[in-house]
Amino acid sequence: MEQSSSHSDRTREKVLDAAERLFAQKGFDAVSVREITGQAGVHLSAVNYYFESKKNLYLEVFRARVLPQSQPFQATLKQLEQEEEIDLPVLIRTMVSAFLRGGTGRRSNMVRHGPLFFHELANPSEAFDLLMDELFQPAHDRIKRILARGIKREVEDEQLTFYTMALMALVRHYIHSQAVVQKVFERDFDERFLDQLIDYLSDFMLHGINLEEKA
Amino acid sequence: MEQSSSHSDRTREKVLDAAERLFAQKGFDAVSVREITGQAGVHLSAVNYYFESKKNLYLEVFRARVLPQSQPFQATLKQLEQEEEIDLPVLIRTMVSAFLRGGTGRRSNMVRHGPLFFHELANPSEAFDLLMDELFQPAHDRIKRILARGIKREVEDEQLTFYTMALMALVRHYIHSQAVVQKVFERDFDERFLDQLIDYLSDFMLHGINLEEKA
DNA sequence: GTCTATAAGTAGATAGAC
DNA sequence: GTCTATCTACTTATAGAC
Repeated sequence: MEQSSSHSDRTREKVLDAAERLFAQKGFDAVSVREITGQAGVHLSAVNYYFESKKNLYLEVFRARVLPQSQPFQATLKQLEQEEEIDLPVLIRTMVSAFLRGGTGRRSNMVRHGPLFFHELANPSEAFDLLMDELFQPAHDRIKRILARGIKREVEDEQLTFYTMALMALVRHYIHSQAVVQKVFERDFDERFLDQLIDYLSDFMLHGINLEEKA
Repeated sequence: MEQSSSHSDRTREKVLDAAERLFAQKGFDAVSVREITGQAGVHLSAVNYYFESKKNLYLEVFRARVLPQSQPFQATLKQLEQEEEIDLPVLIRTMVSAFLRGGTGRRSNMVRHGPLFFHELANPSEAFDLLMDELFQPAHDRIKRILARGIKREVEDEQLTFYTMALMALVRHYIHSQAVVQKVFERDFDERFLDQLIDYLSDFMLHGINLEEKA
C-alpha cells in the first residue's frame, strides 16, 4: 500500500484479475478462495493478506474494476445530456450503442461485466447498493432526462420512467442473457450481430415511444 | 411413493415448500440442507431420504413445482395460437397479461418463480436445460407464431425473432427485478401497478412492432 | 419413517516460520 | 511479502438404532 513495489502490486492485481473472472462466471458463493488463488498462481493466504477477506475481495472487484471501467459509458450519457442534440433517433441510438459498446469501438465493459451485475441482481449483497447508487440510478436519471428532451409531445413522468426502464430492460437482456440469445437467434454474438442488434433496438425503442394516442 | 401415507407425503411436501422458497431467495449454493429442513420443521436426513441429494431436491423443485405451475400460462399461449383471433393489440395484451398474471386473476406463478428462473439463468445447472426445453423455447416459438399471424405486413424471420425477444425481455425485467422496479418507480408492486404495467407494456410492444419503413 | 451419531470433505481464516 | 501448517466451522451424506 505504502510502496509501489511492482512485485506485490502484481500479486494483488493477479488476484483481482482471477476474482473478477471467476465471480463473473459463477457468482460469489460458488467460487472458493482456493480456486481464485490457484488460477492467479499465488498463494492461498494472499487473499487475506491483501484484501482481509473473501467478501472484501468481492467488493473490491466492484470498487476497483466495475465502477471505474463504467466511466466511459457514464461520460457518454453525461455528454449527451449537455449537448444541444435533441434528435430522438440519434439520442436513442447513441444510448443503445453506449450500453452495448461501452461508448467506444472496442468490446463493451458493460458486456464484460454483465455477469457480475447479473449475479448481484439475483443475489444482492452490499455490492448491490454500490451498483445501484453509483451506476444504475445515475444512468437511469440521465437517460430519463435525455429522453424527455428528445420527445416533442407532453409525457407524464411515470410514462417517461417506463420508457427509460424499457430501454434498460432491452439492453440488459442482451447484456445478461447472451447464452439464451445465441440459442434463439442461432447466431454468434459477434460484431456484425451487435451492429444488427443496435439497429433493431434503436428502431424498436423509437417507435415504442413515438406513439399517438391509443387507437 | 407406493403408499399415499398422509404423514410422509406431508413431510416430503414440507421439504419441497421450504426448498422452493429458500432456493428462490438465495440460489442453490447459498442454501444449506440444514436451513431447508430447519424451516420445514423436519429432520436433516429427510432430504436424503426423500430426494437422495440436495442437487436432486433442487431439480425436483423445477420438475414438481415450476413446470407444472407454468401450465396455465402455456395453455393460454396454446389457446391463443389456435383461436381465430388475429387482432394484434388483443394478442399482445393477452400475452403480456399471461406472463404477469399467469393466465388467471390471481398472483402469477411466473412472478412467484421469477427468482428461481433468475438464479438459474445467472448460474446455469441441469435445471437450465429443463427450463429452456420445456418452458422458454416452446413459449418463444408460440409467441413468435402468434405475432407473425397478427402482423399484417411482410416481416423477415430474424426481425420476428427480435420482436419476440423484446416481449420476453420486457416482461422478464418486471418479473425478475421487482426490487429495482419498486425503487425506480417509487410504487408498490401491487395489483394496481400490475394493471398499469400491462397497459404500458402492451402499448409499447404494439407501437414498437407497428413501424413503417425507417424514416 | 425418523432419529442419533458420525463420516469425509471443504470452506474461510490465521499464527508463525522464513 | 510469501510460505507451511493448522484451526475452527460448516457442508453433504450415510450407517444403523429405534
